[in-house]
Amino acid sequence: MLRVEHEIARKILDYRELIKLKNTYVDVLPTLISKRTGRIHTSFNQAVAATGRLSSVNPNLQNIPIRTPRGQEIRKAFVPRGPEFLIMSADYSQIELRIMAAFSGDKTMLDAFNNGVDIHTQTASKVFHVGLDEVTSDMRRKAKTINFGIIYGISSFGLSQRLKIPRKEAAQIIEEYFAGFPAVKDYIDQCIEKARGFGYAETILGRRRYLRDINSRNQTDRMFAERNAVNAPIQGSAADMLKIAMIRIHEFMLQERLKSKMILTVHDELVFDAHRDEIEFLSVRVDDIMKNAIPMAVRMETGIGVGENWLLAH
DNA sequence: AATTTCACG
DNA sequence: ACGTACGTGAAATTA
Repeated sequence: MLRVEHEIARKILDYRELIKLKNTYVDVLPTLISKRTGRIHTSFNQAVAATGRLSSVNPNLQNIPIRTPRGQEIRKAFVPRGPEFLIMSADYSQIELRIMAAFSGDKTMLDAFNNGVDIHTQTASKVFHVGLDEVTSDMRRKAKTINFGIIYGISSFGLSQRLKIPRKEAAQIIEEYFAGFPAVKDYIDQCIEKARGFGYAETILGRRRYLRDINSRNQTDRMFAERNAVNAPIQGSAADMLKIAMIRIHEFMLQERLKSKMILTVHDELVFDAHRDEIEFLSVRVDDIMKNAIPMAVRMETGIGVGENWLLAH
């Protein structure tokens, strides 16, 4: 029996969560506080991730817990430098799906974003053939999984596993998705075709990811490369956008001689140690720079939060 | 040294 | 018949 509801299974999972958080974060991070600065300093790799993302090592500050209550207690430990400062977090909302909308030019998806319609609700409406106001929370949750699948390179098997439904049902849902967003289907096919021809996929700024298995006779290798051909331009263009924004924000902060500092980047998020008196100005400028870093055929949205610690800044 | 597990986007 | 969601890093376990 694979029932997570059984007491022992729940206890094991609970124990694993606890041990993970203790061993990886609670026992380690305090030992990494610099004597000189009183802070934890990470290093960013700029040439490790195949898509052009940064990665963070020694320690990795891009995987600080947030999803569980106990994990959130750890995130709360990240605080500003002093009483005159607050943590400010600015993140892109649905950046990868927005890029998918812009690249594919899918009218329904673009309209949803440009009119402020919740994208997962929009997807649920199309896939389950109900009105936008008839989408239930369960339908929206499933649509969210589907949308992630689209970005990652979907298969009926993969979707069936994650939704815990029969494979045939998953295949049906994928069909409905492509019927509802036909330009997305065309875009995905185009990504793969281009990669077959060139031997690489590229981002909006021209960063290439070479895909040596794109024409492989080994089906598993080839299909993996095909998913990369779809995902790399999206994930990589999001990385391009955030990096452009970071450069411009850094320049602006120098020009303005701000006391605030940009202290961390987490794929679609920037974190600031922000002086209380600068927050109004800083947030407006950061928001503007992020939204306009790379103009696309879709409106970019950001979420900005401020708080006494990193958790509260969300 | 390679694999597994699990933390994040 | 096969094997299956994208990108990472760290700690523990296996070999």
